[in-house]
Amino acid sequence: MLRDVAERAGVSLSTVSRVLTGRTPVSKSLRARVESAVAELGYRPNAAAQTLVSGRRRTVAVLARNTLRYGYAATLQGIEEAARASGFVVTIGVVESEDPEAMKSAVDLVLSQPLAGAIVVEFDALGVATLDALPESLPVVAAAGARRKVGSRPHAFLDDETGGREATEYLLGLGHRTVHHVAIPATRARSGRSWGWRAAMKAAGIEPPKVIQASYDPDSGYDAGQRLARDLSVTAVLCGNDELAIGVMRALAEAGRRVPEDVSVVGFDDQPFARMWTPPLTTVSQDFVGLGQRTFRLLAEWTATGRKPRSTSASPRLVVRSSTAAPPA
Amino acid sequence: MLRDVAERAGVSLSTVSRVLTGRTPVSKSLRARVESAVAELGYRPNAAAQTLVSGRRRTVAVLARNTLRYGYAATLQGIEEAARASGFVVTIGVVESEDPEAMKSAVDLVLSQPLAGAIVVEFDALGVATLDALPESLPVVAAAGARRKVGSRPHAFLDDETGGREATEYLLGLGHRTVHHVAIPATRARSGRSWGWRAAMKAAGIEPPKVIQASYDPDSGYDAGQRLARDLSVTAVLCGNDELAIGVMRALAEAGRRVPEDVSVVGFDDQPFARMWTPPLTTVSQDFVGLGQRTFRLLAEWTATGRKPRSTSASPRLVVRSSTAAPPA
DNA sequence: TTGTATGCGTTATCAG
DNA sequence: CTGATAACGCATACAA
Repeated sequence: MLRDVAERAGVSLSTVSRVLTGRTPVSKSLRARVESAVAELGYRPNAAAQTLVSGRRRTVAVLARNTLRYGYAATLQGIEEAARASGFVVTIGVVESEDPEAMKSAVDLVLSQPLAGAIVVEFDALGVATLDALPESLPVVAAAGARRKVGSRPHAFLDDETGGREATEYLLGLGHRTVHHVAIPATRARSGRSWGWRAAMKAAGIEPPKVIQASYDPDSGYDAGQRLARDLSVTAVLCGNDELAIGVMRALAEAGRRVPEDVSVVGFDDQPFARMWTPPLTTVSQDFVGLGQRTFRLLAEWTATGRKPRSTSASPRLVVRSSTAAPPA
Repeated sequence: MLRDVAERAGVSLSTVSRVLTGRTPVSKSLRARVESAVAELGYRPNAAAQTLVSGRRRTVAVLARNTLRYGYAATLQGIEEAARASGFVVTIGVVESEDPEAMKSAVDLVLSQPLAGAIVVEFDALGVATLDALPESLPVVAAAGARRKVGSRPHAFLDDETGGREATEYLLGLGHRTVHHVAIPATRARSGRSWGWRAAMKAAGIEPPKVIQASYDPDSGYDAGQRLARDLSVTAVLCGNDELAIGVMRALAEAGRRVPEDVSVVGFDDQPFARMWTPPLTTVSQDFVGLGQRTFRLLAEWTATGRKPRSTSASPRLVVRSSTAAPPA
């Protein structure tokens, strides 16, 4: 293919390669001839050949448990934006199962390509396991929800422990005697939003009530909401994400408990629809797109300099809307 | 790398290649030796080299305007699932701008890899343009919202024109004199959900009121809802998607118009949260994940048989919940 | 059944 | 500055 261009331009094959790569100087006249030949033929370099000979890799893999849920999808978008801006292509590999065999085959599939590096979306326990399944030889960074120990792989994170703490403190500051918590599955013990909630409760000298474990989906929040509705001592609920919060609110509404008059509800993530909810949802806003961009930059820095970059952090922000109020008298 | 395995197993390079590809018979004993050598060395074939020499491609590109919004993200998930099951990797290329230069560079970036084919998510006008920007030499299929003319590229579609028609007929059947429509940007003139709404209105002998053009987001639905709330003759609204519907409902609620007592609202897509809305949203359910799977299979069939497959269709389904009722007396 | 040799499309090294 | 030419890692046609 390169040869066709060379023939058409009447130059050698290496001259064409030079004007294309642009590293070595080429005379103006030859450059022009080559460029027009390229345009006329609609020539596109064969990336497989380029990678094979130069070792240059322009693909990064994103390993995630999911690509549809808001946090995951938004992070992926951020990664893709940043990658595209730097001339990188992103491939996705969904890891669905904790089963070592299944995980290995999913990981092997994306690793079978020539990769510049990989990004793991570590929003859940499966992400942690995925990270451990990746070879040390590959540059790997993680987009994480919570702070990690040092010494491991570089990661960009959202400090959702702080988010959980601030939301709880806000609720307590409103006068609630206690705050109940409906939790998404934990990424890791002793970290994350649930841990922040617990820390705030302890700091206020309140024994945290039993956590209601849920999944990520509205239905699961609905179930939790039904249990919560039966207990009239519940006046404030912190939910692990916005989907859970809307399920909780629906169950509360059906049980005749008003939000926020009887019960205050706080979500997590600030999905686009949260502000449109009835009532508009108080929630902890997290910049997932920004997280994705930061994560990619971490990887880009690593591959460019050859040195492991330092992890970066960003803080979520409590957005107060109308689903929270002082407890009933 | 293959050579290392060959040395370790004490066989020739081609024998290793043969047991790995599995097409040519190899004696049991040698096969065993090679396999253990592969395992010990943790050998992974270099996909760039494989592709270069064999022309075999295991990557499909997904070109889409967006990867975050529900319909797009769910379609992408379906594609990825199906691709992974078939041993294909998917790379994503977001096409953000209609500007020919920008589009070309986005397309060129993903096309610079060795691709088995490409899938265009044609849910908007940008998708149509992207489809046109792709070379004829590459197998390309589309995941589309609406029926397309024959003769073009194969596509899997969701018949949202029928969905729009049925939703409108349902509203009319409830006794509403007319149905207003808040539209998402059109993919193409004379097709899609908006066109279905128009067709149902005409069929019922009703002059369709002026369409309220919106974008995809709740905010835009909110603006539309404010306009609609001022017009007391409005009793039924069909929205181009669920986000728009929730914006419309919020504006209606703030204006003191009750749903469904005063105004009926119908959404489109049936996002996970639609059933949890206050009131639960009547909407047209679309199987985006299934669409993605079907689209990938179209492409897989094409690359396997070498023959262009025939387009496939699926029908959306109206899900009646509590945001619709007969008009006020 | 196994080994040897060739070439896939590029980049990079080496002379000119 | 420009042109031959040697890899890159692998699959396969051909020879043994």
